[in-house]
Amino acid sequence: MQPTDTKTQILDVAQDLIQRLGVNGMSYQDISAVVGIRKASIHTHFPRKEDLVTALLVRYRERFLRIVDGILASGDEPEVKLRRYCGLYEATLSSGNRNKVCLYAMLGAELNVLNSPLVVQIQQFYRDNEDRLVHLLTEGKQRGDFRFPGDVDTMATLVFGSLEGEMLIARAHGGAERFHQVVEQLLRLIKGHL
Amino acid sequence: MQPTDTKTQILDVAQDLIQRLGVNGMSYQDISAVVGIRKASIHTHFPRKEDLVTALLVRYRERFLRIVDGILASGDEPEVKLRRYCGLYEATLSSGNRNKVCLYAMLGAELNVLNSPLVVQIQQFYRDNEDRLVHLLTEGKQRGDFRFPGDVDTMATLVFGSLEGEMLIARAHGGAERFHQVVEQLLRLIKGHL
DNA sequence: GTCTATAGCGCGATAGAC
DNA sequence: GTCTATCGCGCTATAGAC
Repeated sequence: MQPTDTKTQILDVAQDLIQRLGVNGMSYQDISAVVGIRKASIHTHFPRKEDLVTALLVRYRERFLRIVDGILASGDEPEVKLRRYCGLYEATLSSGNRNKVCLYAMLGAELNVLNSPLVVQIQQFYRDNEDRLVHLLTEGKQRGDFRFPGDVDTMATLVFGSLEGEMLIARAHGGAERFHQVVEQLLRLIKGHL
Repeated sequence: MQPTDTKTQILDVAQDLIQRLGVNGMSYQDISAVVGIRKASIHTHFPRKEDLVTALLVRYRERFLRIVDGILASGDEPEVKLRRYCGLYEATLSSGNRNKVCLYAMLGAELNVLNSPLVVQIQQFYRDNEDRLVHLLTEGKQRGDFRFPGDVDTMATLVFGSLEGEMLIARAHGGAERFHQVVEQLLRLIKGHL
């Protein structure tokens, strides 16, 4: 494991801070204290704060969708794929007992204090995920594994919003265990068995 | 309609600001600009910002649960009661095209930057709502109106988290119409009909 | 690329006159 | 109860030395 360059360290620390405290709760001072450089030096890598956040969103999106597409391309059964997809969210919430949520869930909550280029990135991430869920739910329904009422698009919307939104609520009340129960309940509803 | 006193005006404006921008996005300066007094004067009514937020949470909780308990005590069928409950969330999201979410959803997202007395109030609100949902879902299940898999407690958790969480996501992508679709989908899942 | 130093701003909060 | 004035703080961001 080779040493990480400063720019990557800044991104890593900033992401952790935003996932816990939000964009407005993250400051260059906070980052510098962890990385071990002066806050002015951060401006060398990311002149404005929005540059840093934009870079974070791009990196997060690419990593996340790469994993999701790997799940979709696997030979697993639809239920297993869906379980693995939900597992990505569970892993974030459980990571390090530090009350982290999905980067895009936190920014969604702060939507009205963000500049519009960031808003567009957020909307794109939501759309990309719902598209993947539509694909996954359609496959499961065609195979007969999934048996839920209503149309696939609406169900995908519900699943994605519930996963992202539940993270924010579970953090305050119930934590990772509550979130896991909700995921299992979602799966039961999707499978449509009493 | 008699004129509203200053203290109530401050509460009203502060609540609107928090529901749109969050606690850290709301400032005494913002409030004073709308109410029409100087920001120093607000400290007469609420010495510290936390005093203002605490008063807001108490007022919101009492109003909200009073309405919910009215719904539960009505003679409506369980499905109608649930529809009316979800309608409270829809009404907030649709109010004034100003992208408002439930006060407690916003504070849940900001959990890690709030003092612990506020955190306790948030947890209590979540618990109170989930208790009411357990009661409502149990009634519907016993009457045979509701036919969902899994236990009632878990389903109540899912419904509450989905409603609160979806608000935050729907604001960025899909808006009030998306939220309405999700509510209808939730109702289909609870009724358990294909 | 990192440092020190500082500018400029908005914030929560307080003092004291009216 | 509201006002003017001000303090002290943390923040984003920039200038210039090394």
